[in-house]
Amino acid sequence: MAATIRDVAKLSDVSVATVSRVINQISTVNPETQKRVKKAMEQLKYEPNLVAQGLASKKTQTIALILPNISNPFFSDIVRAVEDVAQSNGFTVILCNSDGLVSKEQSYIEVLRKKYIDGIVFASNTLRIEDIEQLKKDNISLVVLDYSSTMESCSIIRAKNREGARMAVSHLLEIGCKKIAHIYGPIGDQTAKNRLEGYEEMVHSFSWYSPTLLVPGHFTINGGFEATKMLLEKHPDVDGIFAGNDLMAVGVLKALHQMGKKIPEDLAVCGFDGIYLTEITQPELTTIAQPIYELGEKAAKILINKINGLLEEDNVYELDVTLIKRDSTIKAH
Amino acid sequence: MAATIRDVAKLSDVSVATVSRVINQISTVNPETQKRVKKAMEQLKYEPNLVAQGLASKKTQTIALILPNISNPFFSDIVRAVEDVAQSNGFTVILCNSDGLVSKEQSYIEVLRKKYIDGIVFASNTLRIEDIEQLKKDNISLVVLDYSSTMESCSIIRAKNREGARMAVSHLLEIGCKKIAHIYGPIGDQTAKNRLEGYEEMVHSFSWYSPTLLVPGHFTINGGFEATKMLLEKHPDVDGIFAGNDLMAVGVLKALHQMGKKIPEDLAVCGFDGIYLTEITQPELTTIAQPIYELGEKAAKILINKINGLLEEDNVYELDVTLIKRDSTIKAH
DNA sequence: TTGAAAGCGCTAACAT
DNA sequence: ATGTTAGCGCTTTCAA
Repeated sequence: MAATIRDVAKLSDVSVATVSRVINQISTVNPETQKRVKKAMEQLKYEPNLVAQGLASKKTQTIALILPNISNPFFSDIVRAVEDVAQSNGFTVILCNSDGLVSKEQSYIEVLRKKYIDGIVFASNTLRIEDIEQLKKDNISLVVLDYSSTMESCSIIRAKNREGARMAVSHLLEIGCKKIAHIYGPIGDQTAKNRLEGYEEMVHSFSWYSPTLLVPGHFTINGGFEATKMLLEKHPDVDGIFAGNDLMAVGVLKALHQMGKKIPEDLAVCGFDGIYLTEITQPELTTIAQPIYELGEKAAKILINKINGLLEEDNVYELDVTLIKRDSTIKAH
Repeated sequence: MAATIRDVAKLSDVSVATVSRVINQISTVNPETQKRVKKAMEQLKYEPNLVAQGLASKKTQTIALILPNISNPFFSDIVRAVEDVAQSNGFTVILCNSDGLVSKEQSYIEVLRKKYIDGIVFASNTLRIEDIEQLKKDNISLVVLDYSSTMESCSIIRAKNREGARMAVSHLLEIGCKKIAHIYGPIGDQTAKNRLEGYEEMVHSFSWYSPTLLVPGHFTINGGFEATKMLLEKHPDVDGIFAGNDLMAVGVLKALHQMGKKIPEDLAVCGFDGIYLTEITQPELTTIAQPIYELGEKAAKILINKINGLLEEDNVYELDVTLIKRDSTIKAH
């Protein structure tokens, strides 16, 4: 069987306590002794048992990432970032798909707690105050991603959604759109709400504005597709659509194709997120790009700092978004 | 602090062994006693500590999924499937991006072993025999996904790649293509190789066939893009392209658009995988669809069965693929 | 600087 | 059917 700390202790003729000290790089060990112990560890091919370490120390070098659905390309980039940061800091990440269901989240949090997980990156918008309190009590660190409530007592990372929405609309206006509609995400989703608000702020004073220019699209391709059909029936003269996310913008494109509309001549389209899908549509999609990888990266880094006790106050970080102009709003040539 | 097994034992006036028995549903417990224990557990809000269980039993109810890159939509569907199955069987999944690097895989496997992980779904094609042996020795179950070597002593799940390739070519021939090229994936990748072989089997006897109709595309969008440019320079009369995966097929489409080719009139395109991207391109992509979710599902189920000791011989499972005809090969109307 | 020893919370012989 | 007890492999006071 694999060597244990005791074997190492015996071979190097010190106590297990000392071996433990060199494992954990506690500085009070005599260099000579340390050398001996290290040699013994090599000889025995000793590797510390992380489960035992976890039980004794209540730290497992494991974090969890809870998100609605990994199949959404936005989230798979987030996962990649979180995993990269975790990996390079010696952490391992457990993935949890919540489907946006509180019940699923609940049961995940429960088992994560039982597993002595060190922290959670929460990228779903159904987090409840009770959960936060409970996690705090269990000494599980928490960082929330892409969430907009003014929640105290935990760090939040998100992009500038409202500002991004304004940028989108202002771009559409610049290129000459005379009547701009918005397809918005799920009500109850703060991110969707903020983007909608940004849109409204930009357009409410125009004479052409009407609340019926707002259509729900559920943040899905199909939602965007249906919304577009509905919208153009009511407002055949719309010449610009700002979709609350890229997935819906793809749906918009599909619907417009089917209706024989020319993009951007008849109608210009702008999405939000900056997922790579926007580069494979025809025409390519103009979008407000979030720094997706950086969002995940920052979340993971802050979480790990918290776990490691490097003081990090609870803060709200809002990352900048950028307008990426593509053929769905202006012909390059 | 949270209640321990000892607290429960005390409150219900039994030994910890008995409490352990009811936790683990060992049948030899008197119903009366059981009731008492359960009541005590509720009263104390007792929850078994999974880390302690893990240390004592060497089972952690955790599996790992090693894949090249979660950002690839094929893999995010796989992840979703594996996670679903794991979740509903009380397992938790650790995600590992290997980027196809043996070194990364190596270091992952090492920490997974130290964490007493129960099993691994391996969806990367760099697995080495030594690793398999080592894992077996550590009593870590293994299931390999989408891998084609005739590796003994572990279960393999994959789709019928060669057959799928033949279906693709045969479809292109049926619709009247007179000269069909193939863009293939990374050499060294067995999956890519099998698809290439399927193509060759179908075309080698045609008079128009030439090995220069084979172009590498690295399984990436950009690779497919570049390959197409190169291909059409050499063979301007190609009228059908079978891309080894959908990502490359997307690249093909982009290149053809840029060159002003009409699809499918001038050139028909067929991909492989059946990821949802194929539905958002213009035109939508004909593809050989793998049952992606089922692949992941099956892998996870088999792995968990192995872990739970339900005998499951090491087998190779080849799932069927299906041709999905779309506008990139035939106009619907 | 090092060691002894008491846990961490659970499982699993073995005994009764 | 239930209890006793020795671990699982490590961390961490406390003492020396």
